[in-house]
Amino acid sequence: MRRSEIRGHLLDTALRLFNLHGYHATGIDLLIAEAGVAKTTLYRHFETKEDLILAALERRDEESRAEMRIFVEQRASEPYERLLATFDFLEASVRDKQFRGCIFMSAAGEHKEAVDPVFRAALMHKRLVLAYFEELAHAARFAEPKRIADAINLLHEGATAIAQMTRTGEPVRQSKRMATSLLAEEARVPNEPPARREGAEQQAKVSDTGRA
Amino acid sequence: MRRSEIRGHLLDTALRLFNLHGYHATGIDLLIAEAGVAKTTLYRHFETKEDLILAALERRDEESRAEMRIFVEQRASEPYERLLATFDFLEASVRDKQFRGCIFMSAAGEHKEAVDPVFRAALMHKRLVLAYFEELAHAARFAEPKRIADAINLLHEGATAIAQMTRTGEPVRQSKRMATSLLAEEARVPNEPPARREGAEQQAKVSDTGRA
DNA sequence: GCCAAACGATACAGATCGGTATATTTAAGC
DNA sequence: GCTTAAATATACCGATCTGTATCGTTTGGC
Repeated sequence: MRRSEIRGHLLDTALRLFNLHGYHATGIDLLIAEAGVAKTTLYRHFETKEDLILAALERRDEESRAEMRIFVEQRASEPYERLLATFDFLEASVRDKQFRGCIFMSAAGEHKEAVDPVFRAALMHKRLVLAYFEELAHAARFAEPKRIADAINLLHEGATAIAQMTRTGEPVRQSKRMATSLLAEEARVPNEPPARREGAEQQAKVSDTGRA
Repeated sequence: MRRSEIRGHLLDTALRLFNLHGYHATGIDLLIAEAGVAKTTLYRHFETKEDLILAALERRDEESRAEMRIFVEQRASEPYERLLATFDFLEASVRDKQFRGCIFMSAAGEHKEAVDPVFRAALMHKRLVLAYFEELAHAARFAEPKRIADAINLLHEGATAIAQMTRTGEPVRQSKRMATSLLAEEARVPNEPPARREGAEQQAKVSDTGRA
């Protein structure tokens, strides 16, 4: 293995073991054995186990959100449909044989102090996912994109939690049905995207002056 | 402390520490120090740490479901309203300063193997809670009580998961609003509660053979 | 091709883990 | 009140934990 790949390989191995056994139950000795790397090497890349956990969460955060974006954008073109497509992405994740629950929820569950860096990293991931939902809800012209995003987020988290227990994709399909009927009744802004308040005003002015 | 109280005191202390730090992070030495009990005494009551965890989960399972029943039944008399009152109970639980997430989800998150006795104990609790929702949905004469119970359950789990991160009661209030509008649109059996299927089939057979 | 940095292997440190052994004291039930 | 079971206190066990130290080997960059 080339030296430049070692860090990434360590993070991948760590993520796999954290998902399999959790954080406290994953020991350094097991990790280096699975990664096929000397202990000295591990500690050259990461000062402490906590640093390793934080780096692994950061990597997975970026990976998973990028994967969701790509999946959703290729599956649907309309923002409204994309909001629903996030559930298809979640179902695919949950139906993976290796699924044992959301690793960020597990991280927060094993590091419960709100000031714990691991907890904060998990919280940050959840905020970024919520921000993506809000971005989609905004683009779909929902009158209250924040509230819509919160609802989608709650359905995601509920489905993930239940799927962690049942180990099936059914809770996710159920949550998508709930989201479908929920979104169908929500008010949407009729025409132009409400955009940023300043932008909307400006755009309105431009079209008004240009055509009238 | 009277000897007959020691076992219960150990379980209460264990549950407090499991909620504070999690399962792996709660050591036996800390537990006996907090409980003010000798290690020999602990191991006279519980053969292993896993036995202690299982007994603690069983105790909390019975306690929490009994508390929910009492809360819900005194808060509302109609089954329909009781379904919504479960969210008020959840909000009270979540707003507790000591709330750090559902201890059953944490137990499952730290014992991910589906055959692990701890995982199975957590799963059993979730099934019993779901059964209570179904009982209420049935009594409220919903046409599809199982589906209603699943939906309520999903909203509960979603709210609990998000509240674990935000440490506020807001996700629970949001989930109750979602439940309210969801239930309002669900079909309910008008008059008598739908009789058991066997009874209906038997009745049908009798009339068929009698007339054909 | 040289040199420095990184790697691997191993041994070890000190703490903590779950659990046991022993010996003494306490208290509950007959 | 006596007996017996259960409590306490303490020392200990082997395993495992995170992290370090040592030292020989490999490799990437100039």
